[in-house]
Amino acid sequence: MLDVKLIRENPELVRQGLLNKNAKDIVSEVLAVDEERRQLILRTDELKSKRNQVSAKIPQMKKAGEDTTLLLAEMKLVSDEITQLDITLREKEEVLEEILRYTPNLSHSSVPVGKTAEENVETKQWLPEGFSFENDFKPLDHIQLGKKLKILDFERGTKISGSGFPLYIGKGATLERALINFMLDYHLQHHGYSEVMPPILVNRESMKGTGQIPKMEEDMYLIEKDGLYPIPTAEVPITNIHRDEILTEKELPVKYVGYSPCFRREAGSYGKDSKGFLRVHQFNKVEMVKFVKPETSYDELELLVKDAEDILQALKVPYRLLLLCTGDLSFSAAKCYDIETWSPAENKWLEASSCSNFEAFQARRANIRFRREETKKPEYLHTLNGSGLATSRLMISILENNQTPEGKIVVPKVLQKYTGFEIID
RNA sequence: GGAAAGGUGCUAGAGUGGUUGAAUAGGACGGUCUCGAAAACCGUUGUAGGGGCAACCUUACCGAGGGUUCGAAUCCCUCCCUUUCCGCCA
Repeated sequence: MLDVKLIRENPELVRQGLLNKNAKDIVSEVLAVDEERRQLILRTDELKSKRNQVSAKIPQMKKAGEDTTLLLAEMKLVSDEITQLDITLREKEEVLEEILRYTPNLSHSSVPVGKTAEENVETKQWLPEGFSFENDFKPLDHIQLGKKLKILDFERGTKISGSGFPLYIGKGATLERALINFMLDYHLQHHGYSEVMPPILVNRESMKGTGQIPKMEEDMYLIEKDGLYPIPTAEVPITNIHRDEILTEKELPVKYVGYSPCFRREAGSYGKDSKGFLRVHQFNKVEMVKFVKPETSYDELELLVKDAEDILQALKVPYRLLLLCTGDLSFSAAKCYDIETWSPAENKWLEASSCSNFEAFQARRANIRFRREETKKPEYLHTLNGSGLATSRLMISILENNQTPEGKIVVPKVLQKYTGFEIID
């Protein structure tokens, strides 16, 4: 959520920022409603103040034996007026809230201006030793490999639940679990995160806090009977750990890493890039979330990206880094890097991680603050999160990049102690 | 699922219609004392909105939302949550 004060004080800045993000210009509307709102507050506060004064006087008058009938009648009218004005005021506030909830975050000045994904900027490419984009043999894709080696069974997954619910079998299941454990351990041992295992069903407030609702509501599963949402990412429960809290300056940065399954309806995205693991309703992800002081958040973003990269380098998976342009940034993000891993069979890059700085956008929504020792005043902190990483897309790259001409899979060295086997055949 | 109790400030815990933003205790912070510390004593210790250059003024908030009233933490209604006991169960 954007700060109304920012809009009030820097309308042109906000206007340009929204334009860069391909978003609707709501500045004039917000300013108008905000002005009305403040006028109403002025008015009601004055009346309430009067009411409070008179109400304090009444018991004294009664004690002195004075007649209060007239005064009571008069105050009744004042109270009625307050009730009416309060209703109008609340309507204005709801309008304002509604506009702001649907308005995306502004991007950081270091983000390239652009309309679509075409204008994202590749900032880095990392290829393992001996890697080549040219193949000596025609690589099988992950679906063919999964079927041949009996490690992935998309048909039966469909039978059990529907399309987009992958079933891992045998060494495939073990490999998946190994990958999750490896990533968690790596972040814990090398990057200083604390592990969390969050609830997978969350309430509406939590979904609002991180910005999935109301804008992305259609893409979320909902268990209506209990009003609970299966999480689309562990970002939701983990960020909401500190909802409505004031942290101390000393404890920042707070860094969490957690594994969870993720559920996405992917409404309306059928057809394109939807086979196998490319687009699924349920997948596994290790997520990193940070709560940091505002002045450090962009340094923390670079570190966050590095944390994700370390995993890929350890696994020897070829990847590249994209700095998203303003138009391709997600709703809540101020700056974001995507990490894409290479799929030799698809012959293209696949997004496996997204690392974002939300600045105070989520913190304002979820009311997460910290108290500076110097000023003693509560202040919104900055939140960041990044996948570290999502397993399904990563699994595509691992399977395809480690296949032998015979169609076997060599398990990456760092995973072998987790799997207990070195080869899948 | 059945029954009961309860939700108040950083915490514990009073308060059942009128200077109560809220007693008291603990914690934290500052001070006195001390070579230093402890103890003791004194003081400070909410958040948000609005107005003002500022000192400051003002409004709201005692789980959430409604209602009664000139006036609600206190009375009434609805909802949510927590705890305990019973049942069921991984």
